[in-house]
Amino acid sequence: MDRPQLTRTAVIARGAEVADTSGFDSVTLAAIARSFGVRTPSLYTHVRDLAALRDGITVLALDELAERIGDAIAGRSGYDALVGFGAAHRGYVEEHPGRWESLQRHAGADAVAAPAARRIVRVTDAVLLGYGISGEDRTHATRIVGSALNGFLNLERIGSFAHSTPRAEQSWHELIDALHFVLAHWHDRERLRTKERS
Amino acid sequence: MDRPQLTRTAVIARGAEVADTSGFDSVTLAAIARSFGVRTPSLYTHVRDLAALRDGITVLALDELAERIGDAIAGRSGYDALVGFGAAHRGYVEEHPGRWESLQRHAGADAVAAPAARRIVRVTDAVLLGYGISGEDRTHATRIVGSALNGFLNLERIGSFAHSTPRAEQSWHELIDALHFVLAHWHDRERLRTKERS
DNA sequence: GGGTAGTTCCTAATGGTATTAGGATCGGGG
DNA sequence: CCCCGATCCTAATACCATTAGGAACTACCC
Repeated sequence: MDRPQLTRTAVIARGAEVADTSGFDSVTLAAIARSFGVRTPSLYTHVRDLAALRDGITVLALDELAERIGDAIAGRSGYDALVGFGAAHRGYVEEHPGRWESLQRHAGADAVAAPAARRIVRVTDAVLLGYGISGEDRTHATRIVGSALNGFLNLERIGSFAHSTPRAEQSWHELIDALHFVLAHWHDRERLRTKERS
Repeated sequence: MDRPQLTRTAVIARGAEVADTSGFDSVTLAAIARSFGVRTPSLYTHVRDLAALRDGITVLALDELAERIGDAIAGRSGYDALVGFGAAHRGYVEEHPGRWESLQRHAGADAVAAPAARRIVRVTDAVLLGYGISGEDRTHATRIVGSALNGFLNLERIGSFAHSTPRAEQSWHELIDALHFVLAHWHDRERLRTKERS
């Protein structure tokens, strides 16, 4: 009788595949057990409970995303880095929608404290340093860029852009350009705004 | 024997309360039935199934949100309208987090086709008209503004800003200002960008 | 006024989910 | 060679959604 080779890592990886295929809500211990040809309770040897499994997928996603972003902005700065940063996100959502979904929720303490979470903040900071933004402004800018990309990708994912023209693709480029515009003029924004009002 | 006064509307309203209190995932037919002092199957008289109940909450949320936005931008334009538009969203998330959550997902066809969905698009358009943006650009601008606000509010909701300073509140103002900057310079953005490069 | 039809709630039953308890089986180390 | 721990199993409990079919109440019609 050959015992299936289960592992915490394998279980979480399978969960991530299920998420990408059928949505994060379909990540269920029963489904994963079935896919391994194993009974549900057997999974409890490798994973504390369903919440831990889901948090594991979140940490996996954070890791993979951080690596992609790192690769995408390596050796680039300014606009090029921003484009790479965005493309890394968008590519990840397209290839791994379920894992991305796992990031759009309150995660458990383990996931929040994961090194990968800090890593993503760090690479984002690196992009903004290229624009000469530092101090508290960098936090604001990080949040603005993160919000815009995250929001666009989620709206696109849930189909908000599906029923109108032009294609979301074009709006994505406009979004990146708009972000570049904001970042590039971060420090003279006040001056321009004043000029506008006069 | 006094029968509880159940109604489709009442069931959905109760569902919305449950969502706001315990999260959208806690919206369950069993929980709603309990809160009415009624057995679960009794709800099927008023609601087709769980999915229909959830879609009902989504439509309710769309309606309430559209009304708030309408009130917030009435008689305003430009920056003031943008501030009101944002405040309407942010206030709604704060007061009704579960209903907001109901908007962050693939909704059923009924919900997508709801008049309220079009109404929100319309009021957003009204804000952008104040900036003199029209045609395809207005679609792009709508998506950019929607993405940024939506993304910020979701990241704030899932706690992404909770573990760093400064307070999210400040970043929110920066975000609104950045959006105003983008919208106000929508048409001379190309010129400014060129100047920047020279 | 009494029967009747429709509405609304009920109980009963099925099947899917997570989770715990405790038993069997296989491997490696004394 | 035997024991022990790891890994998987079966059995059981407790939720959940959903369907089938019965009872009671309301309103209406004759």
